[in-house]
Amino acid sequence: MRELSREESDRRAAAGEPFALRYRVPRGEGRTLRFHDGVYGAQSKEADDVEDFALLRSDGMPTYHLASCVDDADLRISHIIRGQDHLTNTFKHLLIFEALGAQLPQFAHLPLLVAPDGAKLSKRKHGPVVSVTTYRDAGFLPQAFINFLCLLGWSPKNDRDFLTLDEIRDLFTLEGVNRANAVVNFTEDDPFDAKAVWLNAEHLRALPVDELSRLLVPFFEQAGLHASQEKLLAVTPLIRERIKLLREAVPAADFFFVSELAPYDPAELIPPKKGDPKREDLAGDAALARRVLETAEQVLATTPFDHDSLDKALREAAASLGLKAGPMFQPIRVAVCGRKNAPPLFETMVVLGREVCLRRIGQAAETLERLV
RNA sequence: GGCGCUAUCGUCUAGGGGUUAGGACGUGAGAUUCUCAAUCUUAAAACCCGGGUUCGAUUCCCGGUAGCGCUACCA
Repeated sequence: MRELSREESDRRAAAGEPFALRYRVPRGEGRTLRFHDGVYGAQSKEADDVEDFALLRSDGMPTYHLASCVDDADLRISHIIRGQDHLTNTFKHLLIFEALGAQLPQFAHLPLLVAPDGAKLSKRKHGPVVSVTTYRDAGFLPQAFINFLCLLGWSPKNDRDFLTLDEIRDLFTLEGVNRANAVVNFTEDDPFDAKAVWLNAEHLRALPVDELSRLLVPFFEQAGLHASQEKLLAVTPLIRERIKLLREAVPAADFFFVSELAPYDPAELIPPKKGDPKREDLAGDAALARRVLETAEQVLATTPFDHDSLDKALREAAASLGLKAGPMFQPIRVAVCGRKNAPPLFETMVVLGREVCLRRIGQAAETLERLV
């Protein structure tokens, strides 16, 4: 109903008929709309191919197109940088800026981030993936996540991936931005792109220890563990290489901060025999583990509690038992940490302190006694 | 349907008329090691298809195909 007469239009409006206000796009004039996009280069579209778009809804509210252009014109925005899904909308915006008599800003459109199935990322379908709080709560560093995002659709072209904010600022150009959509890799069970996680680990390790330990505080608090700043400072270097996300520090280091170790499988105290690790006689090995722990108790009671002394004393003890380091250290590690995988033993024991180590080893030895 | 944008390893990308098509993540193997990590070495892995242009195209051009976007009184 493009050609309603003025009278007819006024009459209907006066009669209370609802109407939307549209932009009357010039037709049949052979006009070509053009602009230069900072990323996509020269863009053009025939005005005849642009539909008469709404400016005001029937309730009088402006549409996005009108509101954003008026706002941008009002604020004298110099650059409009947004998602590529607005690339074709830009022709409408050109018309609005023109009608406003406003100076045209620079436009640049960025490729879209899409899901592994190619669909554009949306709040509705990919809630947690598009929410920054998801990344913050998991313990992504802002600079790491920005680093990751910048690499989606842009490259420093120097074979480097780990970039600081300053480096990105120096190297980034709109012209260097890719024009194809980029896939963010995530799955049902893993919402994080592996490269984002890797970059986060890199940035984590680039942080000074005291800064990293400060960042860790809230994660321990949230887990209900009381981690003093001082102790956390000592623990941080031990877990720094072992975590990729800040929140992983809690499961990696909780045993430093609990008074009683969570129950663990006593079988882990027993070092595996070479050959068949499962089916050897447990009792014999349990006895061996007990001997290791008892020896360790004696050694630890008298050895100065620093890394080198512990290292030397425990290795000597191993030799005297005719054991290699592996089978010697496993029972101690499990007794002290409550798990098989943990930071290096001597550093760990130093942080825990003699008293705690002896108590935990004693408990483990008792457990084994009952087992045998 | 119309209009627009895009197309290199699984993913992010570099490159560009003649290359062993490079890097990174991830994956496999090995080294190191008190476990786990970290680290190092190493392997597998890509130019969408068809026509041109050219001595020669993955690269340039055209077409196709596919994907995405816009086509709302959503933003």
